[in-house]
Amino acid sequence: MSTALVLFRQDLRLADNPALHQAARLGTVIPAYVLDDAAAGDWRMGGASRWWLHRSLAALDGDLQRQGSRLILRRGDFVSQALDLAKRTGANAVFWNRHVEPWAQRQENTLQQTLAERGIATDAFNANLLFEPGAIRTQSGGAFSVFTPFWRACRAAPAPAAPLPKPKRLTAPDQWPASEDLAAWRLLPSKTDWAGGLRAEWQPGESGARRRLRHFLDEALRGYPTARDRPDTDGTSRLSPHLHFGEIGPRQLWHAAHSHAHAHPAAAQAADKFLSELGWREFSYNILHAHPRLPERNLRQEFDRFPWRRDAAALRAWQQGRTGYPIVDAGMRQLWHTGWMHNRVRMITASFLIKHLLIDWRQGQRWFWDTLVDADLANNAASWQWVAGSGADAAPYFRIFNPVLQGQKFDSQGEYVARWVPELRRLEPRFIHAPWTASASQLRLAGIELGTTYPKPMVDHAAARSRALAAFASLKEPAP
DNA sequence: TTTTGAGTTGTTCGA
DNA sequence: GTCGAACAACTCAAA
Repeated sequence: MSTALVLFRQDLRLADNPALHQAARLGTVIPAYVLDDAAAGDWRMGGASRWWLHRSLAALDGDLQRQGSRLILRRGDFVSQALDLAKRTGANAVFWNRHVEPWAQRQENTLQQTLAERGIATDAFNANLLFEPGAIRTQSGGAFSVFTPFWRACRAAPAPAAPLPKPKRLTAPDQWPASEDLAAWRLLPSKTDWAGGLRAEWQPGESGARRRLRHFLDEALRGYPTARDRPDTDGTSRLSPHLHFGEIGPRQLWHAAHSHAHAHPAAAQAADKFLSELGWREFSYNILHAHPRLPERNLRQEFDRFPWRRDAAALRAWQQGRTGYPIVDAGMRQLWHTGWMHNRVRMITASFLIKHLLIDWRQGQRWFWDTLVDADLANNAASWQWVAGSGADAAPYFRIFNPVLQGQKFDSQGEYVARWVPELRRLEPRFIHAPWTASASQLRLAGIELGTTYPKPMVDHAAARSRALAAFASLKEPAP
């Protein structure tokens, strides 16, 4: 019989958890989570993520207790906390599922070496990705930087293993090591309670993730290819925060989608589309693995010369949803209120910050990092660079979203705007995405006074568009 | 080595 | 109102 310490990382679940599965198979299990803010440096979890983490750890502890176990909590240096726990419990093995962000990989390498020197067995597994970063390569052995061939190669590779079951029982030690108190970590908002909208929207934890998946498969998968683009409908999976924290794993989604498609052949194409979105997640991790500085540095170096504007007031207006463009403001307010923003609207708001306001994508990335419950280093960095045009397989410079057209196309009745920008609720749908085009009497009738109850557009679209095109054109001029 | 086909998510303009 | 072309080449990945 062995005693194994299981270090939970971004895998806060019991099912399809290879590290936990291995430990349970071998003997006594000590489940633990170490919060190491210092190691994450600039990328320590933001406010919304910390709220989620609290809830998810509480849920995991509850799930473990139902198996006769529990979760030990520690804060501080990951390696020394793990060593201390191993020593106190007499563990002869330490298992974990890899956390593949660059800073976490350095941490795990150190831990692995340190434990090996002390004669403690270690094993690290993949639970977070369908294909581990670097596993899928071009024929010449390089990293893919275009999505389509990358995903084609993924699908040609051997399919990800079937998900592991939840361990039937977890053997507890005779004595538990001391655990810290989750409440004392102060992950929840302290001064003002801004999490009301998050509580209403989300159920963090493995059972919440399963419920969300079941709901998605039953209700939304069939219409996914087109409905996913509409912020006015519930057409996306909303699994991103659950995936980020590992409350559900990509292998589970892969197999769930495949077996759903098998049972409902009409949904096969939709299942493929859904899986390709998982493919984008894989792609982002693959890029981050090949370019660890992705969150800080333009992938395309000519963007180092981009004439970004420093404009704190404009950044603030964007963050607070006061740009005067309803679809942009609706998205930013949905983000602030619920910790999540619809994917289509993420593109529109990001494009607006970068191209209409010419504000550095890193400023937007930072705001999303702090406010998203699904804030994910790889996805966030790769997606912001994609919108900016500085990234892999990036949007062409001339793709500048027109926030009015985007609103009219994907929120045609203005329901999304009406929900998140209630001061425009009484405006007719044909004006709701461009209130300044409504007549004075229509505005009065809707109770709107532009510039007072709702802002006038902070920039003119046509002018901002030509300014952005000029800024992008300047990248092609020879360096000074 | 060279060649070839292709590349998530758009907008505007003019016929 | 609808449709096709222009917008800029450039780089990737494979043959």
